[in-house]
Amino acid sequence: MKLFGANMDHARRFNRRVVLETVRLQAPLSRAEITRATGLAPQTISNIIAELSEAGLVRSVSRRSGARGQPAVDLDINPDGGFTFGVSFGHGVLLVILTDVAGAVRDRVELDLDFDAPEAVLDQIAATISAMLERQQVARQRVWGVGLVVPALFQDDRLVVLGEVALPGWKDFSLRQSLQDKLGLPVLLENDATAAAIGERLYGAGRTLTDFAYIYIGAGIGGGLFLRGQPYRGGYGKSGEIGHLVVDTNGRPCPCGNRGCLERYASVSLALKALGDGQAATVRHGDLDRIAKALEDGDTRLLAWLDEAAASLRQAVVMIENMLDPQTVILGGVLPRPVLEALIARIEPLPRSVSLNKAADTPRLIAAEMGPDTPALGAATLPVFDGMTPELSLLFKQGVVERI
Amino acid sequence: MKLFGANMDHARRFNRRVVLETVRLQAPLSRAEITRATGLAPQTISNIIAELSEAGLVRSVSRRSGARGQPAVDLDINPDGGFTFGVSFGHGVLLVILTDVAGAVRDRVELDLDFDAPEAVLDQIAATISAMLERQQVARQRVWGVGLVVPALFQDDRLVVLGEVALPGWKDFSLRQSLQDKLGLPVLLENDATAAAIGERLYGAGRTLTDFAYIYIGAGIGGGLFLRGQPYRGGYGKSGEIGHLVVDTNGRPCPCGNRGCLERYASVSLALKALGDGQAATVRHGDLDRIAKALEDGDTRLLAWLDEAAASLRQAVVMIENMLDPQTVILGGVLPRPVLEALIARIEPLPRSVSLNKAADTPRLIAAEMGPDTPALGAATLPVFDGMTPELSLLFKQGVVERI
DNA sequence: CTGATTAAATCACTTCATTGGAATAAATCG
DNA sequence: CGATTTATTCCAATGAAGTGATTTAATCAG
Repeated sequence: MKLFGANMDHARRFNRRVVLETVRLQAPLSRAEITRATGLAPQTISNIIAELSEAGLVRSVSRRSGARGQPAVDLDINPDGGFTFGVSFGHGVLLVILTDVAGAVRDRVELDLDFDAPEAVLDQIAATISAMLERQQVARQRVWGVGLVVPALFQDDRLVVLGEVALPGWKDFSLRQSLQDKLGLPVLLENDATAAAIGERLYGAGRTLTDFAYIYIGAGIGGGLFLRGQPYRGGYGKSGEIGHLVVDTNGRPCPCGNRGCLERYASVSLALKALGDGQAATVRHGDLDRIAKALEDGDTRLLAWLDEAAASLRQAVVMIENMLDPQTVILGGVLPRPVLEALIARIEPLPRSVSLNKAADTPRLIAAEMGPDTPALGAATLPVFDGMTPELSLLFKQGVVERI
Repeated sequence: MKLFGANMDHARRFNRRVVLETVRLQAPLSRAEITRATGLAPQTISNIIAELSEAGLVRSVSRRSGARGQPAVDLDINPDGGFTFGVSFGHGVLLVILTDVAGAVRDRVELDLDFDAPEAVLDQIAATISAMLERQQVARQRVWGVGLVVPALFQDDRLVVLGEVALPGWKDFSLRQSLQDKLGLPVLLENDATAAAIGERLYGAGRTLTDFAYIYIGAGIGGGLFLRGQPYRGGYGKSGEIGHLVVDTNGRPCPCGNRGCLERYASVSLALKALGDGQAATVRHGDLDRIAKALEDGDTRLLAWLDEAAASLRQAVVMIENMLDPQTVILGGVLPRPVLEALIARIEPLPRSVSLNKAADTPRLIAAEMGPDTPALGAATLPVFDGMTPELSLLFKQGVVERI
């Protein structure tokens, strides 16, 4: 356990991030308001804003009027200040999106994915990224980085297989480093649930939250934790394996060796199986539309799955609450919005937990906002998070995206 | 959500704490070694050590020899640099201990506790503390603060009652503020489990760990989480209610409304009930000795309880692992050491979880080291933790114990 | 219309913790 | 016994935030 000291440069970068994050979350706002929000001196804010404007990260949008005194100049994030790519594998497609630092999607490319050798897939990604930069007239040096999301867990860039849902054949390939070398851009790798949680934190339902749990419903079930404003990855980088929380002590056997794991009841794979799809371990193109259709049609097989999934998720939510007392639990993943909402409706009302006494203005369970492109969108937020979030400990790390 | 900027003073205090914590954990060590450990410049360390020595927090212990070059001067924490009191209510006694900042117990007073009006108890505490200061010849200004541990949850200094195990009649009394006013010393209030976790982190099994869960077995069951080197209290300050994790979906009904909560299987109250004590909601003086005796005697009623408790704790450990992937889980509380060890022996072997793949050198489950005085010892560490731990966010808070 | 008032933003300068480089101290090595 | 190595300190430099006065530009009051 090594503790690093802070020097002026650390403080400097930390403050740049504090200001940037304050602008991001509260824009439009003036220098004077930033002063009050951060506790820094007006002169300091003036200097920092000058720098950030110079770097193209912040822009003046308007002069306020109607009040006494010199009119405040409102600032916000300059969307053209930086760009990131998000890449997701999964349910049969390779999705690459280009977003700006304000969170807007600038371009989107969907490719069929047949699981070739890793190298071939990486070449495909690299070619796609180059084409998108060309088409959108974005200079490569304005790209902060590339986020890569794979529905699995990692340890030191390598896949860790725990359950049955995993990409076959990729186990001992260092995806992140290879892609980074090929692209000449920083590449950040994350599992689907954590990336989705970061996405919701930056632009979605978690914008103003510091402590929440994200339940990710994909082919399997994953969990992403946000604690004290930071993603929590655990002592060994594998936190959030909520798919193996036991929701029924005498329930279905799970490959993990226990019985009644959450993942045996609530997942897209199981929804598909319920709809009569035999080979449901991986979710493929069109499957999600079929689920949405089934809900519309009132397909009783889907409704039965919904009830079962809701009952087990209800248990999981209460466990998460009792263990972590989060501000809220966000339910998201790849499910179409109507299906997600139907699921939440069936989960409620939640039984008693430690969260009962909390302020009534925050619901205990809410739906994620990012929609069906969640994995790629979450991926695209990774470099933004890395480059913007003010956390002193981040600044001690090597390899952080450095833009300020 | 307000983000504070950092200034030189924050950095300064942060670095003082980084150095102090480095010395605490790695003593004896030299200035040059601190330089290498913290990444700060040699001159900086020299300055900081001069200050800390001046303040009496660090002392020189010896000159090293045998190696080339100017011999290094070894430093360590000066035990006389500060003192703290730990106060615990519970199992029938009021326990007050005086410790130094190195963690040694300097004095210990045990009083019978009958639950009078809160004011009367506070007067009793204040008188005891004064007497102990007198007897040990410790000046009041060298006392960093008083830690207070109550077996319950709080919100804004007030008790929150969730289960059935709680102190009767004290619900709307601001314990912390009242005692602080009476003593003229900083008073820190914490629940038993979190305080015990902090104690283990500073001086016990968690000394070198940054991420662990502490399972506290007292009258009820509590959990204390240590994440990223900081106690984690959740979004609303009530994390760690692991007593209400469901370990048996069709199990015994719990006052919380669910079935099969951990607290219905593993707690000292239940051990006593198993031993034929009818009124076991609160644990009283001598009860713990009876449990130890029963284990020695091989009392089958106790052994049955142990088996049952172990089975349910096993479930809980796996849930914690899958959710948080901690470095380890520490099992502790008020149980006598042999009973605790018998319990751990029965919990193992643990079933599969995400923790299986971790480095083999850290066991998944270990016993706490603090022993039967755990609550008071944990309480006494609260001011030390508050005054020593380097976490930038702590420095923005008001009311932090300020010694450097 | 005009001067007083208010608030935002900036200019010129100060403060101070860390840092860098040279110097010094005290041991071992050959 | 001089060369080498390593720890520590002296002294001045750096550069971050902060301070106080000043400028700018609006509204308000009469």
